[in-house]
Amino acid sequence: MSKEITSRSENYSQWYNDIVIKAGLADYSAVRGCMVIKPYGYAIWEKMQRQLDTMFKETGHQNAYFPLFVPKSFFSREASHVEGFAKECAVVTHYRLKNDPNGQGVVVDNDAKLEEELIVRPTSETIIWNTYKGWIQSYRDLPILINQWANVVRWEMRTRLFLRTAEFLWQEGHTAHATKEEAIAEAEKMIGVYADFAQKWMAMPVRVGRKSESERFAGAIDTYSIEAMMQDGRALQSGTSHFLGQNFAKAFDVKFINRDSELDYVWATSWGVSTRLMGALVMVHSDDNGLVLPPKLAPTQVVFVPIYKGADELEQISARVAALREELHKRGITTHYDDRDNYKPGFKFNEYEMKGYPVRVAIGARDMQNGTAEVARRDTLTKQIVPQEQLADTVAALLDDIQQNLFNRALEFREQNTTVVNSYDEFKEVLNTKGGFVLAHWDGTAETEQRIKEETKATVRCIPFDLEPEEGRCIYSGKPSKQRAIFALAY
RNA sequence: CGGGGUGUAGCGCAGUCCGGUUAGCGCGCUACGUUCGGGACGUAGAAGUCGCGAGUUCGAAUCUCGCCACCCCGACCA
Repeated sequence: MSKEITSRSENYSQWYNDIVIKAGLADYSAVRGCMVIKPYGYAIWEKMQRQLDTMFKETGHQNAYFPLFVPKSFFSREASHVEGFAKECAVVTHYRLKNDPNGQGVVVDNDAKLEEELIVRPTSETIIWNTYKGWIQSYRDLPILINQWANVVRWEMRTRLFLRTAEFLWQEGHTAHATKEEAIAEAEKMIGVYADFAQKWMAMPVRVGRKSESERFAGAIDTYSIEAMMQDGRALQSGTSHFLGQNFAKAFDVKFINRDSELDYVWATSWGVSTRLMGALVMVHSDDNGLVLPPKLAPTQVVFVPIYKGADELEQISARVAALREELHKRGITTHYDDRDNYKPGFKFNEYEMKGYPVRVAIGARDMQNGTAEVARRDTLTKQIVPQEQLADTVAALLDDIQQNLFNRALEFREQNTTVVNSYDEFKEVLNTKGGFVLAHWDGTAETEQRIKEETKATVRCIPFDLEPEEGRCIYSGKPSKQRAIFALAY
């Protein structure tokens, strides 16, 4: 199998697929639209999971688990919710197979038809709110701050590895509150947690903001999102947090006695990030040599490659490497020693570049004589010769530097590809030539957004929180506008 | 769901138009040897219901019909 990958500029989608498959993150499976996450890809997901879980616990949340199946009747209680998901649901109708009486194989046993069909959850609001009904009677039972790690199924027409698969892994937070203010604060807090995670751990800059009405979650009053820019200038919605108001409480009749002894409906939020973040990680940092991982999420941060002639040399180098690795482990740095004898160093160099290991250390006979090592960094593909006694210090500093550099690089790219425009002509011009995020005044109506989408394919990604209010006129309708929105082509 | 394309060894492909020895090539794999500072080389070897089913024919990877699967571009999509 060739390790060659398509170049980014030639075909961005192909480049992305090549990296995901050839770096060993995931592959297509026998099931249409579903993927197999391979051990290396899963190891990265586990690191993400662990950190996110820690952040959820730090903000007072607990984990729980709810069923995969949702009775059809539950699902139809909230009108806009069902409208949003109905077209992409997998439905269980039978519970038994039998041998085909006419030949080989099995067929569905028609005698085993379910009284009520079960929907494979596309998200868990309905089953969870049906459960919360039994848990909540008084304001003293609130808030409920729960997170679930789970898989969900959305029968998408067209899928892409990690970015949109029929089944995907995610976490979904579902909280219940006594007041509107508290629920809004929770939704805002959690989008902040996601932004922190994206920027500090994934080294991926994000814009945080509010979704437009038409991009809002089905059943939400307000949706907040983090939006990242991929290297082709397209936007990727990387995490969402929803203020659900009392919609689900009303649909599932979840009432409580408040402090004033009045009966009221509970206020809700939900928030989630998925394995789509893996796709974001690939698309934001990688290059034509393969995957580039931020040190904080790399399953292995440093790989050692020996360069030797004969068993004697290898033995000496191995002993030296063992000592050096020990020093790195004491600092919490993860390492791997690749002493496979059937591959030459050059092959290994390319392989670890493809897999995105942040730092590579090569040690050969020359280094053994000089007491040095060759240290290469993945982000810039540069090399330096370092005295072995300084290796641990150098590598520790280098890992921090790579983490920071990846963030800076992605931020600079985003800034360079963010354009402020003041007319529709300018808007179209920018989208057609340079792409990226376009900041433009918009009258806030769904009609205008729809027209712009039909004419340019660009959508409102979010109305960013950190943008100062500014009087202006909608680039499309000319109506007054108080703030700019981010428009972009999106995944 | 519309348009286009592809199914031949683990992976990537040629052969199909115009039917004809034992179905090839590259990578990978196995064994041995030589190599090893940026994708090594030699020798020997293993590995295929040519997507599935029917038909035409002395003879089908190749022609005909039907089916299935996947990929790409759209439409759709927290």
